[in-house]
Amino acid sequence: MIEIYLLEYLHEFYEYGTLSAAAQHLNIAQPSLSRSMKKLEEILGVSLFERHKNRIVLNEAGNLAAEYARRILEEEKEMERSVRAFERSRHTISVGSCCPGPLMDLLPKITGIFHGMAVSSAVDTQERLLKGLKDYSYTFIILPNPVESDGMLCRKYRTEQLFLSVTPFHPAASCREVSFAELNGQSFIMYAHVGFWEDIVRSKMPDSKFFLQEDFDTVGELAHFSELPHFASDITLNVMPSRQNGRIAVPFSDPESHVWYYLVCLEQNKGVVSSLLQAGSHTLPYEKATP
Amino acid sequence: MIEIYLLEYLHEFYEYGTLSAAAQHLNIAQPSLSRSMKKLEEILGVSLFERHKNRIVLNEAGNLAAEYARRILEEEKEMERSVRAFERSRHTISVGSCCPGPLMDLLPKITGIFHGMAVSSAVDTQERLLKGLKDYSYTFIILPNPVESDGMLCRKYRTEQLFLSVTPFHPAASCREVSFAELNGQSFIMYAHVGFWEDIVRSKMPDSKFFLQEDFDTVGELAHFSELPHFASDITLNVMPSRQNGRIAVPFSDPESHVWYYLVCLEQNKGVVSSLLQAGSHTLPYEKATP
DNA sequence: ATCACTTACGGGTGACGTAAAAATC
DNA sequence: GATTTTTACGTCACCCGTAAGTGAT
Repeated sequence: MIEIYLLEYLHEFYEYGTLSAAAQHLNIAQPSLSRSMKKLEEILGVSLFERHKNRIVLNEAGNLAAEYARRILEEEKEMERSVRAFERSRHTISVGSCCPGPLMDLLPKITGIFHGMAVSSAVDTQERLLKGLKDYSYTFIILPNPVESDGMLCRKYRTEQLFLSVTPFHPAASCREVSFAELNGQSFIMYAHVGFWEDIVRSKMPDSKFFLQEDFDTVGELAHFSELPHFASDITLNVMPSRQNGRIAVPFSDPESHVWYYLVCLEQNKGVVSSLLQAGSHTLPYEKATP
Repeated sequence: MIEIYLLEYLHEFYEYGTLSAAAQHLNIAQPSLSRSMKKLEEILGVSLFERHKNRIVLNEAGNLAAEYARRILEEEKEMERSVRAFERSRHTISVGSCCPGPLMDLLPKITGIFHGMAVSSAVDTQERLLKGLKDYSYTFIILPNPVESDGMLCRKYRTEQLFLSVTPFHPAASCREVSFAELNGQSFIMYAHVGFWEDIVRSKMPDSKFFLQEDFDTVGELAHFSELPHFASDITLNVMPSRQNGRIAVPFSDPESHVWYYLVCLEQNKGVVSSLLQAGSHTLPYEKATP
């Protein structure tokens, strides 16, 4: 049987082209690598290299073997990752979301219901959320659309309505609602990690410029010192009303600005999602303050 | 990094349920296996077993790990097989066919053209032929239908016409042709390894009984001492006319009894197939002997 | 002279087997 | 008492590093 370290060495040689370079990266001596490659050939009973006096290169069989080595190493990394993630999932509730909004009212609920469990959350793309769900990286995930798949449970959770947040001097401040189309071309301050919302506003306002802020609090501070509009939602307006700081929130009228969120989990974690859905009302729809 | 032997041990434990049984099958001492499983847990940082005083069983994480181990071991076996097959393909022309007929005139051609190369052949199902082609087990394969696939080359080769072989006393002996329908229900002697032909005759004559003969020569001998009909084709009738031995060959009229064969190879082996197609005429259509 | 690979040699880690103990059936 | 797992201990394989040698750039 071929041990993993031999495959690792082969892969490294494939990547670096010379034994000495590969040996350096592997933190082993070069003769050791030379010997290991011979051993690999001996086990397979197939020569994998063309050996010149001063040079050694993979032949066709060698390239084939290296390709398999890569796949097997990948699979083994996946095994380590997955088994550790599974173990972690027994102590941690890990939430993956398509955007930060629904996390704002879910995370406090989770810590309230599941005492003693660690809670972690991340915003990611739908594709990676689903992958992470399947390999136990996430206990459940939040998507802006339902999914149907074997072994998965999908439950409607709540809505979110996008708002524009502007100073009282902005033309939109007096509007009952605004549309993406009429704002297209304007510049906005935007939190960098808003997930799928970024795709939506970029596609609906392709001519606009967005000043992305890595830090969430920076968005509020920067807004305080500028006339630039930024985005809010019924969730953020409820959870952190102070953020408005004299600004006016105007809802968008486009259908894309109003989304339903769905909680998705594997069958085996259905208990977690059920508890959360039974945990009572979510933040209420935001009512525009009447001065 | 987790070495393969640990995965192998885990897999064996998964299969046999106890350390001692697994150790026996692995030809190692049982304490050694006990230690290795501990080591595996330590590397992963995850406990994989529920340990009772006198019993040790996989927990959930352990079953997950065992599943991954199985896949990785499978992949590694596949690597060994494939690399060795690739090496072999450099010294051997290996032909896979859906049935024996086309091999009868191809194999002599191959040995004629490719001096010094070993030649091997096998009859297999279409699915396994295609798999074997992709993993270098076969230099090329022979199918009763064309295939389209990236990286593959498919060329029309020749036809084969199925015949019924009967004694002069059989009612069909005087017919110009016969159909599956009119023979349905009769018994036949048949070579056991005729590939897809078996599927055809069984589906067209579902009420018939077929006495399968493992050995090819036995078919002829048995026919000599019995009145039972068997099968022939224009190829076999040409290549081994002695096999007829006083029998009459009557062609089938059904369209299924007449097939076109296609040679399929990977792009890289197109030279072999080209040479064979240029190698001149195949065996001629069989002409019924006129007494 | 430097670089890249191979061969030769000695050392240490670690995987193995044996033996014995503990616990269950 | 038979079976199964764990612990303890000594051994040996084998993988590693260092040093030296060869050939190419």
